[in-house]
Amino acid sequence: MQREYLGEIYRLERSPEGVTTSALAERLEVSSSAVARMLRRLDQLGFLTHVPYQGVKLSPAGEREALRSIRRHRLLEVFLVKVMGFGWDEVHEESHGLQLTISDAFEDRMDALAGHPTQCPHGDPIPTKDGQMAATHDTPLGELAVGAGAVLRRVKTDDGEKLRYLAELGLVPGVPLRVLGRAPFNGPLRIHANGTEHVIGTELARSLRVETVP
Amino acid sequence: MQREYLGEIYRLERSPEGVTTSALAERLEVSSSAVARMLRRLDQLGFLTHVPYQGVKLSPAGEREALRSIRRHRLLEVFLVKVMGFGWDEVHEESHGLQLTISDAFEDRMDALAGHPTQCPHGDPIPTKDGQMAATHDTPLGELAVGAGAVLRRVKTDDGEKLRYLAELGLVPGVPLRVLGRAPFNGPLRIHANGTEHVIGTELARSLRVETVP
DNA sequence: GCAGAAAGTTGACCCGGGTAAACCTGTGAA
DNA sequence: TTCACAGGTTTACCCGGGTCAACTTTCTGC
Repeated sequence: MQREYLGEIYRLERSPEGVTTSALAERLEVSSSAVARMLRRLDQLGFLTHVPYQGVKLSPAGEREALRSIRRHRLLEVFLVKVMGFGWDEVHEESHGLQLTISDAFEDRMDALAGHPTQCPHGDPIPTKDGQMAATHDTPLGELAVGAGAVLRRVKTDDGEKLRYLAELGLVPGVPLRVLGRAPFNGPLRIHANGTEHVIGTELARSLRVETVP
Repeated sequence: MQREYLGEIYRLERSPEGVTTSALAERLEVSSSAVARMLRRLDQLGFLTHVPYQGVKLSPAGEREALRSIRRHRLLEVFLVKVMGFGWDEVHEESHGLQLTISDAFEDRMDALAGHPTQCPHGDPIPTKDGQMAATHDTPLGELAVGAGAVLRRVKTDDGEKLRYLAELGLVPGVPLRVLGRAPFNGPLRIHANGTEHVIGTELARSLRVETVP
């Protein structure tokens, strides 16, 4: 339970959103009062420092637990997709509960059955067992110059609708694409991928991160 | 949570042990005070009738929920053995936690991936989705006449030691065997199975149930 | 038939949910 | 510069389900 909070705090610390009570509450699908109280406990336990109304900072112990939680969560997602046959739009929710009850042995079996994956279905890196997480070198799709080629690396959303739509278009991590054009005033992007042209609205574009190819 | 209690009550109702607070506490790995309180709640909710210090009787609603719990539990055990590669001695514990958090969709996937099994790894029948459980027609190994042939049907123990030992001997559900002899005064049995002779002590024999072959 | 043991129940407390209400704090207007 | 207020944050109190300790009831062996 606590570990799941720590994992989410870790992710928010590295996101533009920042670690706020309400962001945590939303991600964990829990009331913000539950979050506030848990923050106090995690502080007392030495996993983080929490200054009420100000902010949160993970301690080294907190980061260690966070990475364990993230590994578990992402392994579960890969396992659910590759072994159990779930869609990548369903796994976030499904992992949420399972994360709480699987044993370390179960985690290891999942890892093996999924072929020791290094990335989750959405392209995020999976921390190693000893807590090392590969750095990511991708940029938002929106920053790509017109004409530039790139490879889709990560899809940063938990929204099932968006994920189903992207899967339909074949826009999944690893797919090469090229920017054909961009409408003015932050308008939609036209991109080429999988042999077709697609129009991507700004909202959708924000959740796509790419790595440029030389 | 409640459903898990109901499942265990159902099983105890059909076992010589009977439904006692302490038996439930042991099976569910929970204190007996937790059981006592839960029995009161389940009574209030109409899943059973509980007369303090006397006993427990499941209501029809209680049985329905119990069968759902048992199906889930046994499907999990098969899934863990056949798909995840766990030993049959490990799955009871592993299922215990997982049972609480898997979704109905997960249950259906397990069912499919395990090939729609009708029995758990220990030979117990798996209730169907609409709550029908096949009857069992097996008898204790100890009641078999010397010289009689039979097929091992169920292994009724959760003890990992015993299960590992039995697996070593190849004594798993479905294996044919023959009683070669029995030492007097409830002494150990000599049986023939898998091309070898084995000596089975009374304690072990008590957890083996067989179906005689004509 | 009764004393002591064993089994069952209740009570006080902890953890982690929820809602409602009180509490900061940063901002825009006077 | 100050003040009011809106929104995010925290507290207060309830619930379910866990523990341990104390108490009651039932069983058992003499």
